[in-house]
Amino acid sequence: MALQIFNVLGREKQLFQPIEPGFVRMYVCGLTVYDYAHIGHAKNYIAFDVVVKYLRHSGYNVLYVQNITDVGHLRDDGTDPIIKKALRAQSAPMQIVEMYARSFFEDMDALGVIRPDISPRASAHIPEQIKMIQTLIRKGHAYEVNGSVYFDVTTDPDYGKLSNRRIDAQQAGSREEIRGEKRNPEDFALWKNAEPEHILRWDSPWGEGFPGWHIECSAMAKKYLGDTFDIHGGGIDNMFPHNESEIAQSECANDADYARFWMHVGSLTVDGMKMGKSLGNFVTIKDALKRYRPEVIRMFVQSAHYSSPIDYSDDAVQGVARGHERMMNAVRLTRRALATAPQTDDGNAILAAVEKARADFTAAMDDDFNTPLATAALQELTREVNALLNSGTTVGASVLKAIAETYDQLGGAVLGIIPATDDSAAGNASREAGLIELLIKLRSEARAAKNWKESDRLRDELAALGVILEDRADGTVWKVN
RNA sequence: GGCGACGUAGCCAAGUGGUAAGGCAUGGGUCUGCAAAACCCUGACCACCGGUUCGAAUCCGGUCGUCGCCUCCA
Repeated sequence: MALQIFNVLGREKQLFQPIEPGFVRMYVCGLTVYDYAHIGHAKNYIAFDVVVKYLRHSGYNVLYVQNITDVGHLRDDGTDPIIKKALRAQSAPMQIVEMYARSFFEDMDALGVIRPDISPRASAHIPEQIKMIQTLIRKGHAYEVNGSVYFDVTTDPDYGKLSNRRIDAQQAGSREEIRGEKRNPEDFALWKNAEPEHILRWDSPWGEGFPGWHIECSAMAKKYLGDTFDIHGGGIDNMFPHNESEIAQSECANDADYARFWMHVGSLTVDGMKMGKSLGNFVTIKDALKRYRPEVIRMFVQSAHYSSPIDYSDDAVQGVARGHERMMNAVRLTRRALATAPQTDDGNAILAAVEKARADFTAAMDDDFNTPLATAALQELTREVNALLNSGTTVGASVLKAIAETYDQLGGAVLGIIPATDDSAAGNASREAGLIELLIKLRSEARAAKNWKESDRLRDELAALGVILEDRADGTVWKVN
């Protein structure tokens, strides 16, 4: 079975085939860097991280571009949040941009989100944007008024094809207060004349100003991916007006299709409500990472399909954490057993389950990146693996290797929910591990002498330090929590 | 008002025509010095009404409810 992707453009699942065989060009709208990234951003970028990783796992070469918006993304009151923050902090706008851009990458690194191949900044691509705007003016799709340039939506009969929002002819040119200096209320800015207090400004053929938010993505996507590319992603809240306007600008300027597949990620709410500073339910990625390990956060946001909304709550994440722990126990058992396993294929009956898990996983991911179903395949495998490795029977190295590789490749490299190494993995020669092993040995001696008081004390005190012991038939194992 | 999404067991959630995956929680069991872990068993006829069909959670119409966007937002 081949990869199917739900294309928002057309609202149907379509067979995915890149323009150039084997090579995927992909653009995802990046963050506007004026504050710390929150778990809603985490959901979005983890989703595309998995898309990129699965495409690569499937053999595609992927060129992944994700921009950084550092200018032009105005709020509804017309202010630029970056400038606002800079004035408050008495620093330069680009200091603010740098600080939060770095923070964003730190967060993504911590979450195991692979960095894009190119992270272009809007402010570094002003010439490209100006050029594109000039093309739009020349072709009659844009007009200049008082140093600002607007896109005339009535010149693009396709405007609205992504969001299904068609321009209402009745509305066009109606009320002066909505329209302002624009020809139509729906027209959007390509370039804005800078008021004196607007400190982020550049020279342009229309005077000093700054670019509109939408043109940035169009210009950067064109520069790095060409006029037409394979996948464009973003949060569903960007569908209108941002993505719709990108399409209009690019297709009118380039006389070519823009992105062939559009993917939108569902929003994340916190305790049933939209995240907001004023609501006091704003959860940054840094906050979440203090509470949960990154793999758990990843598994949580992948517990629903990427296009669905999801609600973040401690109860929900905790439930996922328990399931994750069960899977990790199986992974640890496998890795530990592998270190001392005989070179046989004992226990190879489980290979059928391994193969089934791999097939189910692939089928699920091929069906529009169905991560909940793909995860279920690994969980079913986990049940089999736990049953086998707790049964006391000998399992050969080749069998254990097949299991370990399945976890590493599918759960690790693709979903990012299984770390490549674990503190308690066999072969860890660190001093801390050695000390823990020593204490376990002392406790084992106490247990052999049926000195339960002493053995329980050692276990309890280790637990207080975050080291959890489990007594198994073949010895005591440990893990950190 | 316009555009769109959703409503599946206590909770999360997959499933778009053929008698409901998976996870968490609950209860019972096995194992264990105890604990922990693990495994086994344990649960829903899919918001409601009507229609299409041999057959629908799945298609169509309607009702109720929740949410997103339309204005900055991933």
